[in-house]
Formats: sequence, structure tokens, C-alpha cells
Amino acid sequence: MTERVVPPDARRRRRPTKQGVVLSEELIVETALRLIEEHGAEALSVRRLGRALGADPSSLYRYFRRTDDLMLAVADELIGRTLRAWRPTGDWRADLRDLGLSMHAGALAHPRAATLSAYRVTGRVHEIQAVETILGVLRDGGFPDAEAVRIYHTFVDQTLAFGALDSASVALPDQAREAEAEVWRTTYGRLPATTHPHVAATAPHLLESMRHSSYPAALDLLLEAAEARLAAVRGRTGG
Amino acid sequence: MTERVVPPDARRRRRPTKQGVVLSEELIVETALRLIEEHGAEALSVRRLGRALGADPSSLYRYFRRTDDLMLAVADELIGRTLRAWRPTGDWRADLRDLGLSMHAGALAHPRAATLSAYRVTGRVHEIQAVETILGVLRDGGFPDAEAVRIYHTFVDQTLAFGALDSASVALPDQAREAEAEVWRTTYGRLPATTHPHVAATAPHLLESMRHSSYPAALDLLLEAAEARLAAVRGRTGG
DNA sequence: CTTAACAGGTCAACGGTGTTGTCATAAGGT
DNA sequence: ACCTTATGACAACACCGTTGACCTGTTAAG
Repeated sequence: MTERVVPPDARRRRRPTKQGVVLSEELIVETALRLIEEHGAEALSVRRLGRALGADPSSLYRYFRRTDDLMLAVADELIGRTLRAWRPTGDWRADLRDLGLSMHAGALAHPRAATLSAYRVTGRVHEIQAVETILGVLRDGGFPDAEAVRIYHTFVDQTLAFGALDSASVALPDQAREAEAEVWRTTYGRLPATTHPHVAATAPHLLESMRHSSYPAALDLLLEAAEARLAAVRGRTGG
Repeated sequence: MTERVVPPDARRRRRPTKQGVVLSEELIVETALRLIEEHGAEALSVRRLGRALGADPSSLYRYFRRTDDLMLAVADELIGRTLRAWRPTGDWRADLRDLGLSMHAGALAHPRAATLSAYRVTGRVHEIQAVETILGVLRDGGFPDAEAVRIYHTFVDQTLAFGALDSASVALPDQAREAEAEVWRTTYGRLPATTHPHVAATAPHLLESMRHSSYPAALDLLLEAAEARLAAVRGRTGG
């Protein structure tokens, strides 16, 4: 039986498509990202990707067994790009804040990939590099191993979770997204104080707050609490 | 022009389908939830839902203009179910912790449905009730309006985001979930200290931590930081 | 009661989607 | 120069959401 997908190293024959394009895992991932960036997340389908590449859709299955695997590869490439653009300063709190915001922004830019990759472990090179980097920031910042791992875990999961959540909103059809804004304005903005006193009292704040992602706030709360714990640990060990 | 969707109150003629079922908004939502719980979120499509109901798929468009509207109705029903099981005590921190953990547990109990509802604003009764309730807990706890809204927003989003994230893991096919565990054990558990010193140094903690959800930790960090801010506010106003 | 209006169920079709079995051919090792 | 076979192409399958046209039972008015 011929294996459908051959690992990249084992690929020898580089047969061009009818339109003269030489396919590769890299080219496919790059083109997928370009498609997403140019025409939105919903523009990415196997068939469109094939068309954009100048290849039959079914050819892609020689490189990725399922669409899922393609998305994981896209996700890992995203992690890589985010990491490459990041410039650590040596201040753990500032560095983590910067990295978190970058990852979140990256997720929003590629909603479908973010949604898929949030709950998957790719085990690919860039992901591994990210784990090593973040753990390094925390341990170099003075966190003991157990605490460093705990903060790492919540930091990463929170970033991925918010990334996926906010991505999902972004990926909504325009019509639905406008409907949501309308709901906040008309429904929540007009609840009477008699039946819903708390919403009525805070309505202006509420409408303003709901226009943005709460990820930055969540990130700051996390970093604040982490710093408090670091101070506690240092106090105990007499640092 | 005949309106495609008639509001529930205006419905008079209850004509049964060919297979003898009398449709209604309620029946459709209930059946959708049943389908999701039994066969997963991806099993919910207009056509399958029609089949499960014993009706032509196009009939559903007499009740919901788009699939989206149906999803919102499903989401609100879920919020209602979760909220009904919660018992507040009057201590804001304990109550929020309890509510957060309940919502998270509820999400895990209905993984496929949770994934659907996490990122939508329904503007329906149960959701409104939830907003009012949580804001009440915070304001009664002493938070000024702006701060209450900020904490509310991060609390809700964090809970929904982690609920969706952890649900997605739970909903993975067994094969895929085992593969992920394998990646942690073999790939991350065996990285050499020469190339990945931080991962190698913390590997035991890492493998242990990754077995559980980080939501409780994230929630505690959030509540801790919130309490610190409340104390700061009270100090300023001389409470 | 009869009857006419029309809400609401049905049918068929459109243009999309992911995926797979089969075939053909050019690349590359021998 | 030949043979193997990797890899691209094709066609088909089973889905999907949505819509316009049609049909029919229910119901309210006369």
C-alpha cells in the first residue's frame, strides 16, 4: 500500500503541477497564511487553497492527511513568527506582558488557526521553542521551578483560551457581529433599574468595556498576582 | 411579501409535519441540545436537525432566520441550566469562585454544547439574568462601578474561555487525546538539557501540571488580584 | 357552515465543502 | 534506458446552508 503522506525528508521527486508549481509543505503553509491574511479566515478551504496554489485540491492530501494537520502546521508557523518578532528586555513582567499581547494579536489575525491550535499540542519546533523561552523568562526572573511551571501553565492556557475566544468573535459573519453590538446597545443599554438595578447602574461602563477584549485586563491581573507571589517567596527566603 | 419568520406569540396555525410532529421554537432548541449531547457539536446541522425532528430542513427557517439565531437560543438555554444550580452565600470572593468553578464544571459536563455557546452574546433572558447576578455580587462586595465592570468582564470571559478550551480537550477523539499525552511524555519529557535547559530542569513539574486544567489556578490569581485592588480602593476612601 | 387567505410545511436546486479511490506520468535510482 | 513509484489529476461521494416556488391544512370572517 502506498502511504498517502510522505514525511518531508523522504520527499525526493519534485514533480510540478499542471500549472508549473512545485509543491512543498512550506509553500502550502505560506500560501494558507497569505490567503487568510488577504481574504479573511473563511477564505481558507482546501479547494480555495488548491486554486491559489495552482494545484488540484486533492494534491494537498499528499502533504497533510487531514485539514487539521494543515492547521496545526499553520499554527506552529504562527507561533514561530510571533516569537521571532518578540524582543525580550530582561524584565520578566514586561517581557511576559509583551509576549502575551503579541500572541493574542497573532491569534486574532488568524482566527481559524488559533481556534484549532488552542487546545492542541503540536510538538513542532516553534512550539517547543516557545515553551523553553517562557519557562526561561520565569526562572530567570526568580520563580522557583514549581511556581514557574504553575505560572507558565496558566499564562499559556489563558493566552490561548482568550485567543480562541476572541478569534471566534472575529470569525463571525459580519451580520452576526453587528447583531451582537446591537444587542449590547439596545438590550443591555435599556434595561430598567426596577428589574435590573446593577446592569442599569453600570450600563455606560458595561457598553464601553464590552467593545474590547478583556484579555489585556486578565493578563495584567495574572501578572499582578504572580508578582505578589514572587515577593512572598523572596521574603521567605530572605532574598 | 410573506415574512419568513413569525414571532412566537403570533404563531396560530400549528400544522403538523408529514411525519406528524408539531414544531415549535422550544422543541427545536431541545432537540438541538439533545443532538449535541448525544453526537457532538459537529453533529448539529440544519439537515440533521430536520431529520431528527421529522421535518424538512427548510421548515426550520420558518422559526430561525439563520442557523446563527438557532445557536443563540441553544446557548441561552445552557446558561439558564448552569445558573439555576448556583447558591450564593454573600461572600463575594467565595461566591464568584463557586460560580466560576460551577460554570467551568458545567462546560465540561456538556463539552460539545459549551464550545458553541462560549463566544456569543444572546441578549436573551437567562444571559441577562447572569449579567445582573454577577454584577450584583461585585457591587455588593464593595467594588466601585468601573472596577466592578472590569472584573465582571474578565471573570466571565476567563470562565467561558477556559470552559471552551478544556471542553475541546475533553471532546477530542480518544486516539487524539492519547497522542497528545504521548507528545508530552516523549517529546517534552526527553528534551536534552544542552538544547532546552529550562524544559529539562522542570520536566517532572511540567508533565504533572499539564495533566490538569489550569482554570482553578487562573481563577485564584484573578480573585487574588481583585481583592488586592478592592483593598487599595478601600484604603484610599478610608473604608 | 362555507370559504378564502395565508402560515407553514415540502420540494428541488444552487453552489459550496472535505475527502477518497483510481489512474497516469514524470522523476530518479539502477 | 528501464522500472518503480511518488505524486499530481480527475471524478465522484456525501455532506453542508440557504432560497424560491409550490402546495395544503388551519383558522377567522362572513
